[in-house]
Amino acid sequence: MEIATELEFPLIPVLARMELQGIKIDMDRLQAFAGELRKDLIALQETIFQKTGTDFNLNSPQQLGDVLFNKMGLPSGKKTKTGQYSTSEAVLQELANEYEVPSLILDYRSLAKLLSTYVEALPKLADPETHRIHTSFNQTIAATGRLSSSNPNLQNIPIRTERGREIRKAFIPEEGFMLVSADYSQVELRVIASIANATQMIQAFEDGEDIHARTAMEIFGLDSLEDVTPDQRRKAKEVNFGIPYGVSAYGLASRLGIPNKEGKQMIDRYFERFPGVQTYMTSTIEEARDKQYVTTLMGRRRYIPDIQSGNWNARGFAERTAINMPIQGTAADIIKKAMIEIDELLQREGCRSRMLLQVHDELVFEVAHDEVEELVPKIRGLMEQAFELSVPLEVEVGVADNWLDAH
DNA sequence: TCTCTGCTCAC
DNA sequence: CAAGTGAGCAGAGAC
Repeated sequence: MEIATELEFPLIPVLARMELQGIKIDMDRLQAFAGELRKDLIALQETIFQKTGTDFNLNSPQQLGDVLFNKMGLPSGKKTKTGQYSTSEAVLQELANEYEVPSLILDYRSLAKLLSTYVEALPKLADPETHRIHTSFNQTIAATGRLSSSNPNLQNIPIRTERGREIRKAFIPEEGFMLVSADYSQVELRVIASIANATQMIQAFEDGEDIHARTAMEIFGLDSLEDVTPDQRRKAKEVNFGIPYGVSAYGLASRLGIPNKEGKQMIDRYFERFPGVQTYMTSTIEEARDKQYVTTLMGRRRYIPDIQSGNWNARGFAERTAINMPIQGTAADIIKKAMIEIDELLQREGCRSRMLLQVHDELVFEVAHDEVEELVPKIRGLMEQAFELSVPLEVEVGVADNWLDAH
């Protein structure tokens, strides 16, 4: 009830304003990019048809599986649950070193995804007068307390690949405004450190250390942060991301491409160095078994009846859900509280600037030129002070004339 | 037209 | 067995 009256209900008008405001896209830029992508896709398709010696629908996993594994006789791996050959990214990646076609398919897929899901779809949804796109922020979908976004989903705009970033560049401010992006740095890890009372991790955050390097130092038994190699840091980062999801030795090893034994060693060492995290995991599962629900630090509740299931698989899934929800959900509670307070500031001060998007740990604003200087520190302050953990919350802010460069 | 499946984008 | 939360696309098949 407190989450409802103090957080969710006050958030409703905030989300309504964000949806009504919308965000402007550069339609010309997207149209030009669409032309490039179409040209490259046709060329890739031609090459693939030539190398496979057959024309087929490249977008059909079924037809693709037939061509790769029956006609060409490539070594097949996983099957899907309907008994077809899997052509998933993982499967194709496995073949990509030895064979040319799977690698070309991967290139084709990534471009086709960008074109169909974003470059062609977004302009269709823009207001023809204002060129602004209006998403729906769904408040009652995600079981952890996160928002979701639909029609279009503006929470999954590409950023990881070079050409994906082209799409972010097409999100722009209105004349006279800048886009401001403010994102919480490592918020979920800070929540874990705080909930689990992980002393070394708390110290690292207080000292402003590189948290993945610190984790590497701990799990690989090094004496100093300077001794951490890039490869050790990469592995430690994967552990830090996997822990809040209840990753197994097998899961970690397969993601890192290392032996299971090595994955197990890393996880064992992690729990040795951060015993609070292990205690958190076991006590959270125990509590969930007892009450059939788990909670965030602000009291949001998620019921997990499967935690008592006799089915090994269902119970395991429920346990990982139980571990994850308080972490993901506390982060969601924190940003929601910040949104309410920032909206209140913008309304109270009669600002022309406005909040446009929320992407789980990030808020995007359209800020009038003459309000940037005053608002940026206030936004940062409200986000960092939204909730007190036993570690500081840190927010990174960027200002630019498109979303990519603001990030 | 509707639903399911496989795949891939984000945090 | 095996990493949590979502959304949308194209293909495929039922109706």
